[in-house]
Amino acid sequence: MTGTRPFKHALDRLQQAGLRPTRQRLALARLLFDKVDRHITAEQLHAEAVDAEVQVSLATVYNTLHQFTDAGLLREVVVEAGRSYFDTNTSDHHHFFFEGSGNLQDIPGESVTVAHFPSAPAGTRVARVDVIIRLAPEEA
Amino acid sequence: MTGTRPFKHALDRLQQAGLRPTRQRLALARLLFDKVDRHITAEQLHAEAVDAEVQVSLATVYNTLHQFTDAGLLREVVVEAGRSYFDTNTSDHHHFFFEGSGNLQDIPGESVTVAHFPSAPAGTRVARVDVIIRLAPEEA
DNA sequence: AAACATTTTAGAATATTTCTAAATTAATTG
DNA sequence: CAATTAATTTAGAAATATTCTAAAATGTTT
Repeated sequence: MTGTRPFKHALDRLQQAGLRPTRQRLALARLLFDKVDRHITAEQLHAEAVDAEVQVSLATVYNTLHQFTDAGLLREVVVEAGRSYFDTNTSDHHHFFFEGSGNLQDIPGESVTVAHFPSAPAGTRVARVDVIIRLAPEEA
Repeated sequence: MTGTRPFKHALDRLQQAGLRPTRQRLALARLLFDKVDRHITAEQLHAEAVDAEVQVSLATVYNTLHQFTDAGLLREVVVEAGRSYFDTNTSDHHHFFFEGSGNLQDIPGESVTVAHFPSAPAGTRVARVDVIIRLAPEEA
């Protein structure tokens, strides 16, 4: 069975974000962060929670994902119309997107160089630079 | 008033794509291509058509946008969850995305260099490289 | 013009996300 | 530790964007 140790980790994250450690948030934080980096949708996370017998509504999953994103614990990745992925890797990096399967894969920030793009228009600042390398199945 | 000349242009595009020049497709092609490059949603294009007294349903606008995209006349740009933009500029280029207003602006392909990214995983080929520079309003 | 294939259409269906107001839970206070 | 207050969770409704369906209309070919 799953030990209790990982609670510490999840709890730290919540405190770092200034979010009350409620039962739902703790459980979701554990599902999200006690594993290797991942890209997950709200529906998927909700299914995982139900699977782990964590009682949480889909609305709370959405709320929590957005709170975590605002707090910088997650990053929202948009690659397909009508579906948001939440990335537990918040470091500077980019993505491969497999158009066939809809899967995402991280590319470390150092592996891609985006050089000399125009400076941000007046009144704006660059919030982020997203590089998405879209992959299609190889032709025969 | 609008002349009849532009029909030629739109018609050429349809033929080039192997699409029957129906009334709706012609009208939409004119709205899309007889102007400077643009980024438009299905709803927006439908509104423009209604405005121009072109009788066309929203379903047809969606069908047509996808047919044009498949034919390479348009390019779909996904930057926000739950909303697709269609870009009449199909040449190699990238985008500024203004998070405040939701506006898109082209960046010529030559203005950005994406250097030495990992090669495509086995069995895949790079369909496209999207660079999205997300802009936030400047802080005070 | 008749026959056939393609396209268009309205409206229903689906999918994802957000909203709402009531119920619950966590934190604070006495 | 009970009472009070504030934050959170919830189910379900609502909103939003898109796709589907099957019938009607249109375009093409013969």
